[in-house]
Amino acid sequence: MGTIERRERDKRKMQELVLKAAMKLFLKEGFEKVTIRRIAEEIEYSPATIYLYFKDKDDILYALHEKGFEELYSRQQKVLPIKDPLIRLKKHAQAYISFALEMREYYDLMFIMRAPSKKIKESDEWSVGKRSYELLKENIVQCMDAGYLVKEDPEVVTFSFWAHVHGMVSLIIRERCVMFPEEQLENIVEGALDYSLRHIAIKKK
Amino acid sequence: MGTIERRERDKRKMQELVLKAAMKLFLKEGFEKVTIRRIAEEIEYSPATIYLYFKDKDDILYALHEKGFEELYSRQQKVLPIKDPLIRLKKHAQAYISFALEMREYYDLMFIMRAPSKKIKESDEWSVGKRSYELLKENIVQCMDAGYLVKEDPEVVTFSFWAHVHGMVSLIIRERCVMFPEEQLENIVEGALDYSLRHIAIKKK
Amino acid sequence: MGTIERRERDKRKMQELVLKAAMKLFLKEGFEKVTIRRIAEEIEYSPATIYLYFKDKDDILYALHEKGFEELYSRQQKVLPIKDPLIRLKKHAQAYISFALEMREYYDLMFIMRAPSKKIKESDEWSVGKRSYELLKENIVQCMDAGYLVKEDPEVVTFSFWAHVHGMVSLIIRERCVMFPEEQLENIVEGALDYSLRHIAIKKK
Amino acid sequence: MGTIERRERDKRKMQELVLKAAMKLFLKEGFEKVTIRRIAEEIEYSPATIYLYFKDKDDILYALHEKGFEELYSRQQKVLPIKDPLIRLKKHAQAYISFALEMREYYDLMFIMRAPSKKIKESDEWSVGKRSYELLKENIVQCMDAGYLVKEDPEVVTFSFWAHVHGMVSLIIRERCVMFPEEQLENIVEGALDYSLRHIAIKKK
DNA sequence: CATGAATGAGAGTTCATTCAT
DNA sequence: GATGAATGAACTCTCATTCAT
Repeated sequence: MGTIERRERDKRKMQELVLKAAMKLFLKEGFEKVTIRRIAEEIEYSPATIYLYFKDKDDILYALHEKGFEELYSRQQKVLPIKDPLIRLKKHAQAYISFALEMREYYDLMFIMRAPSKKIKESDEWSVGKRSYELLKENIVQCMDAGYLVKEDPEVVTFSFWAHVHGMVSLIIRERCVMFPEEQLENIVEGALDYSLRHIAIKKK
Repeated sequence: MGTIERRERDKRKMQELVLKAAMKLFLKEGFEKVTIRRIAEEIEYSPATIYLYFKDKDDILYALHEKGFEELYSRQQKVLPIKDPLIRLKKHAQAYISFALEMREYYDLMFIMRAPSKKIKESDEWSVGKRSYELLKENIVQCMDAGYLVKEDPEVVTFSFWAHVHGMVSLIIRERCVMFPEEQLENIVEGALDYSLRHIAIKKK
Repeated sequence: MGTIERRERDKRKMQELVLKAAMKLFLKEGFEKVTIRRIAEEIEYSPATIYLYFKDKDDILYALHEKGFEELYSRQQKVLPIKDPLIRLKKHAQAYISFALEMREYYDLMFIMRAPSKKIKESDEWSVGKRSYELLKENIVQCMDAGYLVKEDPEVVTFSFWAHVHGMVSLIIRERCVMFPEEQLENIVEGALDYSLRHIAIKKK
Repeated sequence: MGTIERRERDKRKMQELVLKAAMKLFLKEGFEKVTIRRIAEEIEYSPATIYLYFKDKDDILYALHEKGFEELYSRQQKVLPIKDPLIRLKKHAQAYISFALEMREYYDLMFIMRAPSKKIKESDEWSVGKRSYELLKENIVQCMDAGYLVKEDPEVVTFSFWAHVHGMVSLIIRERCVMFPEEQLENIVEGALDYSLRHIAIKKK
């Protein structure tokens, strides 16, 4: 019988609904305004109902967090087929930036927000985050191996590179770039990324 | 009569007192622990008294925010005397980083926190922030003029540079660097800054 | 047709199942942990199902209460064959004490708990409790008749005797004997019972 | 100035008010119904107000508990002047019984209720309870010394005696004496106490 | 017969804020 | 000018119970 499957699907749908509502509130009003009650209101259910689908508030945050890393990782994967490691590195960065700017609430939760969930903190959050970090590091090492980048401590270079893109997107997400007109922002980011890569990369003759 | 002036002075003193207490709590216990009651306790007045000097909690956060930028600006000033613009740029970055890591909660409020205060958002916050930004831009332009940096759109380069350091400190402040051991963090940041400057700067013969 | 009877039997079986589960929780985790949900989990049915066999939680408590008196009564029965009424009285008391200390939560529900159930209060609860009380009274009267106890108002003596044992076990159950080390408690109770009987009983020459 | 004193008095009055309301609810509806909200309603204040006078719910329970022991102890004191230890013992018991039956809610909280307060449990509750227990033990030892009671382990005798009176009053308080008409209860208790003392005491010629 | 889904009511607690004094 | 006293609104979470399926 398909009843069990249907139920499973319904359950997932409801969880999805809750997560979407939570994200909406996140985006619209900031973390502190994401309360069980408000989520409930948003989806027009009672607060108690939410506890049928999530153990507690932490569980919701954790689920969102995981979804975010899943999405990021899947976007990173799409870049892997590119052969040339330098081009790949650039696409890699662009994929990261698009993810951050398209799914701001997720990026916020994953990399900016003060960890609001015990579960996130306890679960070595990096079983899931490190995967993404390692992918970047590999890319950078390959660039070094291919002679595109000077060989230096890969940990330092990876961190530096990551910090650079993170810095850009997080300033935008948290609205600290009011000195630039909104519509130019993407260009500036693109320009900054270019600039950075151009100088880091070894000029081959 | 000097009574009005005295009153003015007294008022300022009290405001200062409140802000100092708020700052202390901010730095010591983090944003969430800054409550009106706690501030009141700290200065040994009643909560109600605080409302004689500040309209509401938002008002206090706004003032703190301004003080933060004051502090940052003053630290930037100390670097200005350095003649060589490239060395100055490095010191400039280091000053920024020290500020961020020494006064994390402040930095957080200024550059990371989702504006907890309507007033910050409304007031074009950058009358105060832009000053600091301009100082950095000037430094960079001077580096270009002196032939240390390739001449490119200074806006882009400044943003890029700023984003790089901001990225590093904000990842640290918001604890996203669990993959590095705590005690190595400062070295890695220093290394990354070095790395970045080394490659951006033109190698003079 | 026997269908009706079969249904009747099935119903009883299910009720029994619920009560057993409730009792288990009662004994293992105490009154507060007995929730409809937990009972349902225990018997691997849904909470809603329980309402097919019991009107409400009160109904369950009432039934448990009755079962408790059943158990006590059956333990009392086992003492009846003893011929000598004084020895029987002592065994009677010991049976009561064992019941109370072995099935503390039951005893609690029956004799200590502020009736958590309207039904217990409403139903003249003593149709079931009185049976046990009468058994004790009879035993005491027989002691008087046999010259073991001074003839006095049997109601008073019975109450006094009952109160004495009840006092001891209820102080223990509700943890008011912290001044005695746990492991000595049983000895002290035994001693107190002895002491009491020794003095109440007439010394025959 | 008397302002400080007045404030002190007002504060005490309010605490008293809260405690009285809590007791009223206790008596009327049982422990589970004593909630901060209900207390607030009872005294026509907001729930938050209560937290101005008591740290938390535990604090209220603890205060009540202490008051109860204070009262009991003070009643015990009044009996001390009686010279003859046996007469004193009887009066002692009567004082205990009166306290229990006149201030049932207090007695309940002190000796029957399942300790609902961490503070009570943690604070070795017996710094305050033991005082009363010791007074009884002394009385009993004096009876032994005076030849009124057989010399036996005073701990056992004291416990036995205490349990006896506790048993009687707790059966009454928790309404397990429905077999006796209300108005006879006091007589029966008196009778049982008499009976018990008469047999325990050594008949002097 | 059985239940998944849902909920209203209520628990303790905290906070920014107000206002009469 | 300062404050003690008070509160409304919110928070997370749990429970007994109902009802359409």
